[in-house]
Amino acid sequence: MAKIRTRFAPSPTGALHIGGLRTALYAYAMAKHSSGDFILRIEDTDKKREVPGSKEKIKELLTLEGLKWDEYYEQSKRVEEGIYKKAAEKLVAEEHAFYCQHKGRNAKEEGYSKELRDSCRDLGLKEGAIKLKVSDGEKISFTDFVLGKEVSWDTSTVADTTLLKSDGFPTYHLAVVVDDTDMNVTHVLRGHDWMPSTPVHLLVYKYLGYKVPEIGHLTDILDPEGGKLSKRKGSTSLDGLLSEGYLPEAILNFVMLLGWAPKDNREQFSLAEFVKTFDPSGFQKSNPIFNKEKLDWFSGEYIRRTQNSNLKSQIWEFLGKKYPAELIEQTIPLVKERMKKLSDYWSMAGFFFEEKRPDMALFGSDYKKHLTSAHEALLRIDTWNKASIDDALMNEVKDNLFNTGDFFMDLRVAITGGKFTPPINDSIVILGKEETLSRIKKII
RNA sequence: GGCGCCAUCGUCUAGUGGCCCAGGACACCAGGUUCUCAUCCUGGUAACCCCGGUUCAAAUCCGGGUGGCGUCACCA
Repeated sequence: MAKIRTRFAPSPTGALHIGGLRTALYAYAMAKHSSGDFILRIEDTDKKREVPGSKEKIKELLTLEGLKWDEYYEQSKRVEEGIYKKAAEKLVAEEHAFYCQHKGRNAKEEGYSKELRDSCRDLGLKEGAIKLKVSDGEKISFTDFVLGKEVSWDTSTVADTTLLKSDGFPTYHLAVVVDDTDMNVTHVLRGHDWMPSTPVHLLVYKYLGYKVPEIGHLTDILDPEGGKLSKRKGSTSLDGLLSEGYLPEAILNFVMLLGWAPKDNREQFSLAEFVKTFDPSGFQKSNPIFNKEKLDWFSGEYIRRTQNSNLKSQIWEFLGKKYPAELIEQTIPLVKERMKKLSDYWSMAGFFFEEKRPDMALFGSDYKKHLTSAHEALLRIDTWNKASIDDALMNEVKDNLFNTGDFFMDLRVAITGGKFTPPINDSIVILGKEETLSRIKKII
């Protein structure tokens, strides 16, 4: 099988979103499945929109997710080499492009027309921006490897598009073609929002005499409320998801299935397994909706299968490194199967670190009897372990004819401050005799 | 509005003319395990957008509707 070369080409204009992560993942998987190379190319030709630090953030997050790139480029550095300008001028010389000095208008504005956009085509200007001179009445097409079908346009519907800005920087349309050709990219994988500009690229390839790579357009991930997933609606940036406490591997696994599915419908994949299984025929054609409940499930699954010591480190870091790692590790077995996110740890096990004052309304009517009895029984215990605590407490329930559930619930609330908690006796073992008795006493 | 893409349970999807009165997963509901919650186990509700056509046979092929999404900058 021929080696596939792919690239992920984000612009450093903000946070990396799950859509971007997905594009990177698929591109990575395609390349690696064929033992080929994955390229990271930062498209920073619009200096006005560049957000400081986002370049580094992108690299950090891709690394966190295990998407290692084999080559790295920054487009702005290539501008200095003059390659884009040269290509654009070549097109002008061959009459496939022309200089233009007026700016296009937004199609939503009144009076917009393609003709207006193209109107400086025959002015014979010698400077300004360079626009593509699109021929009329020609059919231009390509076969999309995601859709698995040919897509075509009549060039009469394609506008003369700017290729080189007057500041000498290329627009995306020129830069992708030149870069993908230079970098020997064999498969271009990008968002579906790029589909409408594909005929422009096709024409540039043709006029420049370059070989057109395989091109595929991924589905757009939709917001549950409708429309393309946006930054505003919920936190869908990778960074945001991470700070909510989702595990990186869970996010990656979740994203794998947002637009791709294997024949056997298997759902759980490590990155290595995904690369091995990956097959472009599994690409989905219709837009998926970002469904957080499924992410929650994936995250819970990953937490349950993470080694305790590893989970301990992640929780410790998530909580700001301020709580004793040893106590975290000790309590993990009690909460592990209850957690979906790292943030759940604190809400379920926080009482081990800080005493929580219970809402008195949570107690049953016999709570004083229950707690007094429990206090006495626990006080008598010399060897503080699970077996002796179980015995002591159960005997207390039997001797006093307490309702088992009510008894333990009152104890639970007194110790933890809540009704939904890890097993109470196990918790007491870890909490220790002194702290346990002290908490019960305060309520009585 | 022009151009383009898409259309199976609420959601992610399997399905490439008969094996499908449509299978799996999440979510949801019911039951079991359990001192709570959760985990785990069992069972259940729930879908082929509409209308025509082709065919002995269509979720699958074709046409037309309708709907959703994207895009139309010297932004990517």
